[in-house]
Amino acid sequence: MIVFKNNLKKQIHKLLDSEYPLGSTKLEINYTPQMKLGDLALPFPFQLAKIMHRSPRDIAAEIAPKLIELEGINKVDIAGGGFINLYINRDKFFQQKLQTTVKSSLTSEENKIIVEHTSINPNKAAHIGHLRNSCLGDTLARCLKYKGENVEIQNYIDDTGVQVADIVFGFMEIEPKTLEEVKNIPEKFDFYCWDLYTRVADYINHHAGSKEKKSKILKNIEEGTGVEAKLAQHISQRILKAHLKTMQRLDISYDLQACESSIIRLEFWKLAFQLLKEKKATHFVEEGTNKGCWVMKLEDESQQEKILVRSNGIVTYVGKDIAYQLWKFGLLKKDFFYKPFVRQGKKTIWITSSKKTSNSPEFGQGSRVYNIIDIRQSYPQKIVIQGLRSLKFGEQAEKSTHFSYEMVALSPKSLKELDVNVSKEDRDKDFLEISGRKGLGVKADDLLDKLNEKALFEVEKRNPNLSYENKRRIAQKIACGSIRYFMLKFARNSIIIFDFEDALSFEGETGPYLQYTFVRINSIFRKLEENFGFAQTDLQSLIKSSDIRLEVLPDLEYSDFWEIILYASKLDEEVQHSLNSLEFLHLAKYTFELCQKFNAYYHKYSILSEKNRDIKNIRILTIHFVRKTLKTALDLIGIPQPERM
RNA sequence: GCGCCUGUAGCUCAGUGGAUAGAGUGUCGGUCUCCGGAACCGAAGGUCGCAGGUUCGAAUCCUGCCAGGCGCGCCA
Repeated sequence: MIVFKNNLKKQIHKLLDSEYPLGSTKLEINYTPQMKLGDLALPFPFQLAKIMHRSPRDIAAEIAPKLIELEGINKVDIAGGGFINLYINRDKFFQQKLQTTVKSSLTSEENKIIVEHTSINPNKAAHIGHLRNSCLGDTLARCLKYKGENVEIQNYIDDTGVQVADIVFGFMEIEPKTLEEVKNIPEKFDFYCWDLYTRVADYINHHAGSKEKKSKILKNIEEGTGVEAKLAQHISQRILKAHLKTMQRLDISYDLQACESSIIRLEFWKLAFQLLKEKKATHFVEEGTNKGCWVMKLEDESQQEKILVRSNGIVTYVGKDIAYQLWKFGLLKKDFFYKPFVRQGKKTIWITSSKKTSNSPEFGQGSRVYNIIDIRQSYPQKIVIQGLRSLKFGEQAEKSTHFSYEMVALSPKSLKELDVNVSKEDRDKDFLEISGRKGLGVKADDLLDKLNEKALFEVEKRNPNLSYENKRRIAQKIACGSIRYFMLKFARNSIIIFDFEDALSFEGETGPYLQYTFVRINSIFRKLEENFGFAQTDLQSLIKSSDIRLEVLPDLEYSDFWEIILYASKLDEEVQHSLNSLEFLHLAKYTFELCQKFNAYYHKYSILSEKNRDIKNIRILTIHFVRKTLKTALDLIGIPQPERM
């Protein structure tokens, strides 16, 4: 549709530019609110009215007849206060849509795009809040790839931070366990740590000297020394592997795991710091509350100072993040080393290393960067981007996007089902923030297990004859689709108040509804082959034949046919729209609505039992086009397509 | 205190300055001698938080107010 509209715009300019000041309008092409008003609407007479001091309706009436020459347009109308509405030549449009094989009409703009998502602290199991991040990030990456971009997906691992120190503390002081004993803990290790982590904060508060012990642990982890560093390394890598497995269940993968420990060992900060000093983006504070610190002035009106290096010489989180962001753009004159971390089928996921390695692919050097990080980190993210600007990397600052989203919280009802202790003041709230520290949260694997179980039950009910293996595989796909749609259907700024009943539903606006629709379409093609011997080759020759005469369709069916074809043609626009606004609910809801339209069509028009050959062929081509579009859309939002369900 | 965000149907949420504000869910009533009922059709349900303003046109933009949430650390 993008190509079609662009072509129209060009033609309109050609026809009207000599007589009307179209250049000063946006020349938008919208859709009409109702099909009986035509297909496309031009609102530009309203804008011209202002310039030309005439009524919009008059202008529309004057221009409309001139537009009948537009190629691909059958009829031009004026409507409302001054809209010019266009009617598309349906036969030509349909024919053309069937025969275009180009994957997408979008064009790439960047050399390389780096998408950072997931980035879970490696000290406990992943929870549903993390899933929102991963689902959004993965969908962004899929859409960018569809657009034709070269995309690199990174997962940032803070394997030297306080959260890991907490869990190391737990193993050393609370349990206590040696490294060997920790290694011998059976699966699920990330669940084990989840429970241990909830005990740490409480323990520290009630045992004198704990804080000192913890800071010693943190210091050793950061410096890579002692048993603490060995424990931290083992724990974080093992939990990271668990996270990757969890994400694999959702068909989410990565190219690179970027570790903070590598950033520290390779002294990325030193280079970044040098750069900051050279460009006078940071200065040393001689007195006041921040005495002894290196700070960066904020550009906003607050004129506050953000500390980059503490008075004890230790760099802050924001400082490290600036260094990492510089590396992503290839602006740091230093690179990581890389080694293979895990294999997923044919794919290798790499991890950064501070020790020299050989034969590794290249990473980084992005021309554009998206950081998928929740909205509570807006402030530090703003500072990171400002850091780039202060270093005179304005272009890179422009191309650094903090892709933010609101949190996933728990409803009081879902808390009850989790059977966790909640403090008195928390109990009265409308929703409760997930807290790994408090153990308040739904673990991603637990939710996936629940969905799998439910899906398996439903599949069994409908397909008792399938093999158990097969049923399990289908259930897994349904669970995946269910979560992915759920995480996408809310706007980024909307807090998701997690409720088991909503999340476990397979009816209405859910992933399984979309999957079911797709399965239905495939089932028709399967039966066409079984009952009529109508094979793939027959479909191909039908597509190529120019013998499609839409006039055989009765009026009502003709308009139902057109509605679904026109809607299915909007996919690329929806992808573009989602990418522009970074709101993938547009694409999700579009896919859902396409399914709704198909299901309505399905109930109204039978294909297998249709006796009229011409009508039957048009219906086959219609659902073929819907299937093709739906498959692309489902792939983009990461919803797998089971063969049956 | 300062900054950002949110307020739309009973509930959960969409809505790109454009035409009669839409979905899902819940409630009520229907649809099958079946291309799969995880479906479809219909009904009821709205002061778009409140008050001004800009505009040919405002749920959408601006101002003020009310209510709620989140940020604002020599934590990450």
